[in-house]
Amino acid sequence: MTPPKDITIYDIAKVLNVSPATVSRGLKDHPAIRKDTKKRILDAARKMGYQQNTFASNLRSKRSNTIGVIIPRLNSYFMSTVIAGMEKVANQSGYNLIISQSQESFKKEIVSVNTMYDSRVDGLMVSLAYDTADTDHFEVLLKKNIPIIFFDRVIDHPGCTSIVIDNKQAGYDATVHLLKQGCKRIMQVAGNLSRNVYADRLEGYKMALAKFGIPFDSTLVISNSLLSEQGGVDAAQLILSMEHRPDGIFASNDTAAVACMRQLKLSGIHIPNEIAVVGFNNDPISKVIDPNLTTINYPGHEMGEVAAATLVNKLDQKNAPSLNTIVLRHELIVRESSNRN
Amino acid sequence: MTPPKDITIYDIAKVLNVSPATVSRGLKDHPAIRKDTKKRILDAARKMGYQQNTFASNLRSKRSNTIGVIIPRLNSYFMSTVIAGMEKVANQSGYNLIISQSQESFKKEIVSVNTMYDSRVDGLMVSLAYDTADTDHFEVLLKKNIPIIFFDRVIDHPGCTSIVIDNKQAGYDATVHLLKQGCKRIMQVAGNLSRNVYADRLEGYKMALAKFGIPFDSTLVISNSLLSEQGGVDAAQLILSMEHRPDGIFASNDTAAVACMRQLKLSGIHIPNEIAVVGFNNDPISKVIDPNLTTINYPGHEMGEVAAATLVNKLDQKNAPSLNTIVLRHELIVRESSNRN
DNA sequence: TTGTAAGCGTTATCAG
DNA sequence: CTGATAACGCTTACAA
Repeated sequence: MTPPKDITIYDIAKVLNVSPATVSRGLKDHPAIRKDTKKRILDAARKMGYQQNTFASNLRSKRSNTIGVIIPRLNSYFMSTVIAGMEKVANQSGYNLIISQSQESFKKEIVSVNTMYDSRVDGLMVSLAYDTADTDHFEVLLKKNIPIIFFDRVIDHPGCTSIVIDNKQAGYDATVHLLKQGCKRIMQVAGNLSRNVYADRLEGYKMALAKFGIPFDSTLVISNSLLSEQGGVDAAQLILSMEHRPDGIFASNDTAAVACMRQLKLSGIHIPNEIAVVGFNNDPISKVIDPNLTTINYPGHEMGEVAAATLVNKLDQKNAPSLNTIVLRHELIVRESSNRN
Repeated sequence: MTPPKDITIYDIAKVLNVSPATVSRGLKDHPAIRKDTKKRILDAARKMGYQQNTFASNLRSKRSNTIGVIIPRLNSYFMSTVIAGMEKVANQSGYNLIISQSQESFKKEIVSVNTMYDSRVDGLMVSLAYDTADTDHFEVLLKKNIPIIFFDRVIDHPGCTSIVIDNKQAGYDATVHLLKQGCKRIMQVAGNLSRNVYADRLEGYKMALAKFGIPFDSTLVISNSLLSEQGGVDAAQLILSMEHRPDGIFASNDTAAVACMRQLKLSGIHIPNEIAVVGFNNDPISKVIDPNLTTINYPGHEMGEVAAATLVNKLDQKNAPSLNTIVLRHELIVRESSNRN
């Protein structure tokens, strides 16, 4: 049994005794079309079960109405809220999203970019993989004037807008908070320092120490951690093995902070009295761990909305002014893991 | 500045002095083509920076090499592992995934299905929204012989394969475990009972009670909970307000179980001694909450792989036998939240 | 093994 | 405001 043939604008044209061109216009919001013929066309289309053929349309118009999204991983609360925000804005504006995960790998990111290119996305939104080393793979798109927006893990590139929070300030806020709780030796569990987010958070940490006149001690920084559960456990084990243990931890994400806390608790360390802990992201687990984790609220949904809105704007009005960087507001949320009062 | 024109197979053909048809064949793995001409074509294509135009290709061949995925929400560990599994298999087989969230809404699910239809997906994988009431919206696809696979939250439909775990057995296992720990009054926090997963888990719960000769008490079932954090909190509040409190809880997901535990702990209830708790899904938070949550392991990654493999198989060999249901293995993971030994 | 030529369904241009 | 016509870039009978 073969499926019945698709209805095309020719079929509608024949029925209504107009030309296919008119049908095409009626289906869109073409300015030069009489209201009643448009209505007739729309009615007939509905009645006949017409579905537009996007391939033909895209082929002809050279637009896909599709926006690509490349992210390291989907499995964090932060990322899923970002995606939800993007979907909302994109769909409202008539764009579809296609999502690809780089799995934190530079190589896979390159593949993803090429897939997006092949799919002829109208624009791209990217948060970089853990070990992305350069931006050459984006050039194919940029050469064709396909706009790219970076968000969260960004890289400075002329002509591309970045959406971020002030990670330096956030790192500063987190560290100052710990210092004000009386911490003198604060460990910083950082990620790959070639990623802006982790480098900046560390930078903010250093600024806070300087402000409080505490000398920076590089043995208190764990860099290039994957900030995974394992990363948190490793950090805890390192701490437990230290002669002179830290009295505070600022971890660059909640996953690592929580895993670290669990491990420390298992060894009988009291949080926050012996070691106070601050995480980053305001992931739901931060409210599950006992004691609840102090963290930095990261506005994921808003970041998704802003990124998509910025891109759609660029797409719809080519003359839109190209901002370099948009900074969203973050917020320190103090909970029991660091509160010694 | 206008971007340079795209390279087409005509350009390559001209350069190599062959016909466009030959180029087209060379680019694919057409059987009737000389090895060396194929190599020449491939080389030229690479050198000239050729990118195939998928729109034209899809328009002509009436295939999109795209698989649609519709899920309630992206923001759970379970769903992100499912998606990862699907992506892996799909990409290996040369398919792209386009993902859409119904946000647990029947209405949005209908919109998503239509979007997928418009995008001319070759096949669809669906986990139903919370309040999906019928399957009429899928008929457009089925009428065109576009295969649909249901997973997790499924519905019986002739011709469609479902991928599930044995939720009845899992509910039975969870409840029996609680009973063996000495629980006599077990509360069941269930979801919408028109969704197979929740109805079946409740059914298993009832079977276990029957097996142990304990009469079913409908006041101990909270149905139509959203199984969200709020749902867990609500359940806890209900319990606290009860004269004759339950001594065990079987919640149909970990989110609700964890939120419920937190609330109960705040009121000084000891877990597991006063109330033992079992969740469902083996979400990472189950290992963060104190005491660690007993739960049912749900093989998300595998479910994604199997769903995609089944669909790809159907797509690639139209004659593939159509299985009705594939059942994956689950597992009870006993942790401290229910362990009274 | 390769070439020819006819579409796939739409939209843009130009003319009326 | 509408119609005729020519692409868009590719695949695929069919012919050579």
